[in-house]
Amino acid sequence: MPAPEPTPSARKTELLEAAYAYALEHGLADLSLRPVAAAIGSSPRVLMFLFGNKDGLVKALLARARVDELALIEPLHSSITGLPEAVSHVCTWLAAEERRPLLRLWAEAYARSLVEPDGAWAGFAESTVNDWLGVLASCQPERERTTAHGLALRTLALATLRGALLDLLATGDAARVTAAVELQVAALRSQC
Amino acid sequence: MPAPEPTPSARKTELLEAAYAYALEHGLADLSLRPVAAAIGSSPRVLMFLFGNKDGLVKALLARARVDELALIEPLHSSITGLPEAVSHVCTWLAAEERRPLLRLWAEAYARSLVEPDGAWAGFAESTVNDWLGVLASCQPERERTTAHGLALRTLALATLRGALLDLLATGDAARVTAAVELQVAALRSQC
DNA sequence: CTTCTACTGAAACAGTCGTGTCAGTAGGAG
DNA sequence: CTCCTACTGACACGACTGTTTCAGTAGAAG
Repeated sequence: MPAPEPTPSARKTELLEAAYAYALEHGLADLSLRPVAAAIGSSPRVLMFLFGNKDGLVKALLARARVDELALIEPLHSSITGLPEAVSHVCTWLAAEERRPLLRLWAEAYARSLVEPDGAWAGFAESTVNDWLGVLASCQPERERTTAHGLALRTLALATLRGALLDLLATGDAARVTAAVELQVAALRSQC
Repeated sequence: MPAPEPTPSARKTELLEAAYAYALEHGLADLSLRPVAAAIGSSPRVLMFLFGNKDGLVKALLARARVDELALIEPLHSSITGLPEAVSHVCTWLAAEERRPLLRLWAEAYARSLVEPDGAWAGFAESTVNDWLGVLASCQPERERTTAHGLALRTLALATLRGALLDLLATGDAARVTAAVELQVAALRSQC
């Protein structure tokens, strides 16, 4: 039974939500219990009680961010057909200003999990790559899904989106980045 | 006179080099003076003396990494002509195992500078985007360099490389990632 | 009422952090 | 020799870290 919390308790989810909002604007890198507890009207003691230790809290926050991410890309799974359309759709989704904090958090967790493969961040980067490759695969026509060419295509699509995201987070130049991705969409349409 | 170190002093560069090697395998995120000093056979006192404070050391390490990066992409500036060739060349450069620590450090600094725009990391992400866009521009034919289409093209090329890098660092699957980038190279060749 | 569970406050633990203080030592220049 | 510059060791300061201990309190269940 690897399920420590079958029903996460109302108070726990409430505090997690508040801590998540805090993490979205302050980042996860130098998160420490006392400041976050003070900000959300709690105490380090309570966070320890509910999440076990700091790693537990960070893991919970990472999982919470993942829920946001997966919920927001789920429409792709059902409504979009074709890699080009998926890329275009995700790009406009990435470019929205209000998504910036979530995406910054994502980038932080990704980089951190590369440097420190153990601990709370373990496997974040690899699992998010697989998540997205899976989603993109489900947008491809069936004959493309299993071929090596199809795998390369969705790897390319993902790389473009990820790189565009990094550029966007650094420069905020949505126009230039969107133009670049649309170029990619056109290329994908004509080549595949 | 904004030049604090016209001649960085032999001892300083020696310790910086050792600290750089340490940072390459331990990361910058939770770097602290005492461990790094112990590892390189020095003391926190000396690091403070030579670099002013911890931020000074981190800045020096970031600058040192930038030197590595710029030195290794300089061949592009002179010998490569055409965006597709540049992308292909950089991709094989990224895929080399021995570059992994440097690239991990790069990703870490990039993400950190997004979350914490002040301090030692300030401007790292934006300046590295501009560095690379500049290099890629110098690989484009002259008529492409100034057009909006040309800007979008090199933005796309950079995004693909950056995304491929993230994928590579997370999964280590050089074959899949290289195949994807070569697809992009082909697309760039035929479209532009 | 009692009893149990869920949660909480106050304080302290040992440890690490960046930094400062005070005192040196080694080596070249005069 | 003296003097100066570059560098270094030992140690302590205050702040902050995750974590623990002890002692509760509120509310539902019996």
